Amino acid sequence: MTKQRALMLSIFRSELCKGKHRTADELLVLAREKMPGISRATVYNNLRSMEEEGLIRRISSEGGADFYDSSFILHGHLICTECHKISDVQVPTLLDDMKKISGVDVESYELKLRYVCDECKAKSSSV
Amino acid sequence: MTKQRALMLSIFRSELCKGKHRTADELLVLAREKMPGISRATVYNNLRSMEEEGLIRRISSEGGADFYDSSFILHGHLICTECHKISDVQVPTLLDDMKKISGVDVESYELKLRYVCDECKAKSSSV
DNA sequence: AAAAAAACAAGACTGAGTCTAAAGGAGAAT
DNA sequence: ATTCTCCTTTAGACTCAGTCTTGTTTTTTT
Repeated sequence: MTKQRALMLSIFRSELCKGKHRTADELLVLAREKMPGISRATVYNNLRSMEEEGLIRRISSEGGADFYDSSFILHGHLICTECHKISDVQVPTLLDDMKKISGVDVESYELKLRYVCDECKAKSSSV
Repeated sequence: MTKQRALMLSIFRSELCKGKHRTADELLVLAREKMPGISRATVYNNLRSMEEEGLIRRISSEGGADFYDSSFILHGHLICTECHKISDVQVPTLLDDMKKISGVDVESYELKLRYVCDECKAKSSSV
């Protein structure tokens, strides 16, 4: 347990990440506010090991930077195809459904749902 | 409709892509076997426009190249966490479920399910 | 056939993420 | 407390997928 790693953990536990989805570079910026010299590689290394330990989740993004999620509850992501805003959605029965359908034990999942959010729907209809 | 684009379409319709998941670079190699001079940019451009037209699907991968899928039926992907083999799985009720749970009209989804396939399970238990 | 628009080729460029080599701690053993 | 060993951090080079740019070719329109 190094100072750098403790810092990363505290950032994830703080309000800075509560319910938010952060990219690695955003996390690098947040970390450097507290510890200016921290290296990019260190942030990436810790993110990877924290992900492997199951402390955080990584969600791969389409054509952009991956983002990290501190929530411990498995959930899906609603992504607006217009403004790329992300919100969470729970699908409690998904793992059970998958077991029924495919017969395999699914460990975890990543579910991205594409839709148009209310704000963007309003905007496009008013044009 | 250019020769290059026709080639791309024919590759997707052929056995080379039937039920397979190809990366852009694999598709570039396949295209160059038929048309040696075809440019990387052209392949990428055509993949993008074909995706926008809904002819193919792009699936973002974790830490590797995205892959493309020629299936027209919306489906999820079972990904073995050991050997990274991919297979398809249909979840016919997912869109309806999402509508019920979240109240929004989901246009499409990307579902990645992590599990350990039978082969890998056998291997790891025999070690 | 000429002009305009679209697509292509080649390769430079970008940016997220990884790797490497050297230096710096952290914990263990003495 | 001192030394040893090993793991972590640093800084920056590097990789690789994907995009952009410039000039050229092809297609489409008139």
